[in-house]
Amino acid sequence: MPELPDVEHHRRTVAEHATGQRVERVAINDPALLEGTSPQGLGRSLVGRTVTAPRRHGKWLILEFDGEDGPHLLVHFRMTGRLVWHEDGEVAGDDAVALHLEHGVLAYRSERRLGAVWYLPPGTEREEVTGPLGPDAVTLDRNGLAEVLGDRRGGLKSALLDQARIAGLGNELVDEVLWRSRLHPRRRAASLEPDELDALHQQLRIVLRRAIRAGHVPAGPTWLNGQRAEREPRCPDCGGPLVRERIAGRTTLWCPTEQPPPGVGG
DNA sequence: CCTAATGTTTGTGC
DNA sequence: AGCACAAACATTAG
Repeated sequence: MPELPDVEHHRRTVAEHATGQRVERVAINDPALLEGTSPQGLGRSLVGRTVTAPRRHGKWLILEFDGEDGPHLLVHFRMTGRLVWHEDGEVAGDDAVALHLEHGVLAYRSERRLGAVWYLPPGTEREEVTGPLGPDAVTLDRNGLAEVLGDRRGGLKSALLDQARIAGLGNELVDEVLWRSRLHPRRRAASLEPDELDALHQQLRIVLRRAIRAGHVPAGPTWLNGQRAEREPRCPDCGGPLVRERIAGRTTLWCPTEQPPPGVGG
């Protein structure tokens, strides 16, 4: 579930509750979810430091600490990760990594244990952990989008999911944006006409803005995403049945009426 | 029992 | 090299 809007929600949680507070101690319940250092090493690096303004790039949350060359924590949520703020200072058993601060506890959980918290030593490049990341989807302008898709030979959906090209879009966001842009996910990425690029960029902005406001990709009656869990999903727009098939390795929903499949050549 | 699930990595093959 | 696909990762829900 966590895509860009969910990570942005977690970033705001940190900004509202944790920024400006000193780390008093760290508690590691699940060492497997702490990468790049040991529990003891994390304590040595962070205790006494103050949490500064959190940043986000794509689906990565970047926690920073004060000091000349303060260390960073890089947080990825994968399928089921999330951050929890404990005002009362109590941690739960499923809090894998917890930072005890002056007025509460910031805890990372990952139910299916796919995500993790990476310790990034001072002076280390972020890309060594995150791999190459394209521009954040929020900051991508229309020409940037054209650039990212233009030299791609493959399908539109797989291009939009490629974090090295555009950082932050996941399965739900991409299906939603393609549906609203009336573009079929199997279109060749480089085959879009200027007006199609305009529509894609405009819908991307609208969907991102609304999803960030909600803290997740909405699943209301006017959202394609609301049909994802339905046994017989229907197009919220035309009422016809949606197609559910595997595209770019992911379960994909699309409307056969509003998103015509590409013809020969893309 | 089996299958599928949000994301990413890795291996394989065209 | 670029891209697609499958499997793997760990766990739960159906």
